[in-house]
Amino acid sequence: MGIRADKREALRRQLKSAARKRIAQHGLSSLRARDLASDVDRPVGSIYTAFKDLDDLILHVNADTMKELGSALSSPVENKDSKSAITALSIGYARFATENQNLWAALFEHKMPDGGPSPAWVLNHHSGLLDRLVQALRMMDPMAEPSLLERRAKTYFTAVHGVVTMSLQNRFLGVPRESLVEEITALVGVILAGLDASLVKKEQSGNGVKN
Amino acid sequence: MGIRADKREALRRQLKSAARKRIAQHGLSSLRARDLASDVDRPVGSIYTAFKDLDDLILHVNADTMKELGSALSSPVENKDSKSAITALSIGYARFATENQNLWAALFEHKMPDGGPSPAWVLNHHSGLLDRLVQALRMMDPMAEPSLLERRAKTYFTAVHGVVTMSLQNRFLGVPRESLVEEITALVGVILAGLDASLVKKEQSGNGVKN
DNA sequence: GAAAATATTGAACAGCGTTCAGAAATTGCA
DNA sequence: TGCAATTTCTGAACGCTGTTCAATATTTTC
Repeated sequence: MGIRADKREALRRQLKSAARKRIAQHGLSSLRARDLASDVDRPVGSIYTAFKDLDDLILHVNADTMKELGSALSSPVENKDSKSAITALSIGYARFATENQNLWAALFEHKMPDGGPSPAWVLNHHSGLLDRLVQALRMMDPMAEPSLLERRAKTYFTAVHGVVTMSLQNRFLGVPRESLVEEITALVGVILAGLDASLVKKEQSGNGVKN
Repeated sequence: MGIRADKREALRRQLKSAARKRIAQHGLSSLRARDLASDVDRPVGSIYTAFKDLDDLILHVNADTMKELGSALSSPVENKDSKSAITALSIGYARFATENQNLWAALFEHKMPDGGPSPAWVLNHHSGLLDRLVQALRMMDPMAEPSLLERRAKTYFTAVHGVVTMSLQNRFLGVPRESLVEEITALVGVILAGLDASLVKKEQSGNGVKN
């Protein structure tokens, strides 16, 4: 049918790929419309025939990054007890962030236009990060309120996220890059030990379930 | 002596105050040089007689915010056992961030020119946040390596920081604003319980010290 | 008080994302 | 196929940034 629609689709792919490369190499903040245009050898205006604006293009790049994060985290979760799953998820997150620094940082640097679906929502939708965390936490404490479990999953995830972010971005407040995985392991270990301790307490007065 | 030096100092104070007000009300990202100039009823160029550039001005606003954070955290630390001190420090941090959202966010949104002393370094210097955390952790485990203690302090601080940041900035991944203090309390509680558990283990094989 | 030294000023500049009148290409119809 | 109608593409121009610097105004010096 539309030979123009095909060209539009090709342009979208080219632009996304060029934007991804530039973000990966030099960071989101130094992405320029004119640079992208010259990357794909087209005039500036052509960007706006393929995407609403640069924000829209970045949103698409970010969606891809989120899917890749989902893949990077998908293998280790199955066939493990809850605690190993949570640890593997956390370390996997730290590793992905370290190995894809700029692309990963773009997920959070990017301010959304507003109204539209939050990239964070898409993050969970595509990576299933929070869902998997909730699932593992539920296995540790099956009687817990679902809404509380979801809230706690967010708390633990954002805690790990904070350590990762500051380690990669803040030389002084964050832990040194080379000990990031060690520190994440320690943090998650302490949290899981603490959870265990309070679950044992609960078990003593009432009935709880193990693992 | 210099009546010009006095005027320069007055202008610096006016600009800092205007910038602070604008950041507090509308966020760092909507701070404009021309707006500031008209706030203090002077031409745009005058900003550059008082400060090197806008970054420099923002650095000064941020330094004040850090000192205020330091004050907000100074009272609760003394006269408490280590665990209460750590909890109070964390909740105090979350409260300060909540009550001064935009000014606090500016501390981390602002990218520094480079070379100069990191705002994060200044943060610790003026607020003593990490130092106090290290101190409390050392009381819990006096035999621990100082360098490990400092690293763990960074880990726990950035964990709390992450929960706070995401709660205030990310509607979907962060915990709801109204349960932030509750979640910080829970997180710190679980971490402290986990630390206790591992310290008890250490005590069993070797000699440790209590509190 | 006038000349020399210094500071202030705001129009102008460079760089940004985005737009839109005119040019080019595609489509529709005889 | 030929030509008009329609659609799409293009890049100079727009509006908004932070920052500069020749011209102007002020202060200092003797």
